[in-house]
Amino acid sequence: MKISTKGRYALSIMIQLGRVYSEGEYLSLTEISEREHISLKYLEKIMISLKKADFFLVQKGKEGGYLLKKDPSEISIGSIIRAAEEELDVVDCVKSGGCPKKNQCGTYPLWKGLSEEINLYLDSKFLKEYL
Amino acid sequence: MKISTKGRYALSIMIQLGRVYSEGEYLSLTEISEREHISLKYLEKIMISLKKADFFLVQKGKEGGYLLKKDPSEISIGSIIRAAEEELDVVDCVKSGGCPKKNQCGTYPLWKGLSEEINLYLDSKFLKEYL
DNA sequence: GTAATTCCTACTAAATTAGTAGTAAAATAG
DNA sequence: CTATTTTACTACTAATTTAGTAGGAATTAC
Repeated sequence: MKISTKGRYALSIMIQLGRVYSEGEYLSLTEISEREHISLKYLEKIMISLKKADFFLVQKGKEGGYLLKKDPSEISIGSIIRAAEEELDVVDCVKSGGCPKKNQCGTYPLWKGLSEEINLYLDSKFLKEYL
Repeated sequence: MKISTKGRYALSIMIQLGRVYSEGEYLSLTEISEREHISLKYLEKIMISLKKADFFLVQKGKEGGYLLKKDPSEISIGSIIRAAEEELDVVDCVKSGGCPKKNQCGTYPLWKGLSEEINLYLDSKFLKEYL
């Protein structure tokens, strides 16, 4: 039951972007890589997942980088971790489609409940609190 | 953020033992293996972890097996999953000893809080509810 | 046009999780 | 007392997931 380093690094990226958000300047992965001591190549890979959540304005080329679209007070930690980890459910049967036997399954409510608990907790925390 | 199959199978074992608890008879892994369609060898391995939590009375040899020491209403799901998964913390820095920088770490409270949330939830559910 | 950057595809390595195999030791029924 | 059933112990192997790297194409500011 571990959060992956991908998830933790994703949060680091978002924290760095959150810190410069008010300045309205684009921050490059090279810069984040140096500040957080994470390889540029790995950050690029993590960024692929994060971009799907539509968190950023992107500026290619020199002086380019990423800029948050929303204020850090409006970005939940849950939305970040879900984007990075792809999902935040403790068992696969919980997700849409899921297990066909879920209604007969005695432990399904347990895992469903736990997944909801985790998502609720992480959705109650916002990026701004961790800058 | 998945519960491992080891954790889920551990719960299956406990559910089977919980169902026969009141009869006071020992239930063998061979029997559980057939009822749950899990290989005997794998169950043996999972049992090594569960035994550390001191859940069972053990009877070797013919007609032997395992018998719960406590009533299923007194065995929390948290204690089962912690025994099987070894720990239930979302990051390593949370556990005793843990990361030396935890007091300077901005996200430590987040992961600590989430781990507590998960443990609290699973400790509020008891085996009896899933028999 | 050059340097800095994102974007894209494809790999490789490491670690964890899942599962198997064989045998020894204990206990009981008969 | 012996055959059988069961746990206990030790050591593997296989599969899957996670972590991390490599190289180059496209884009843009200066």
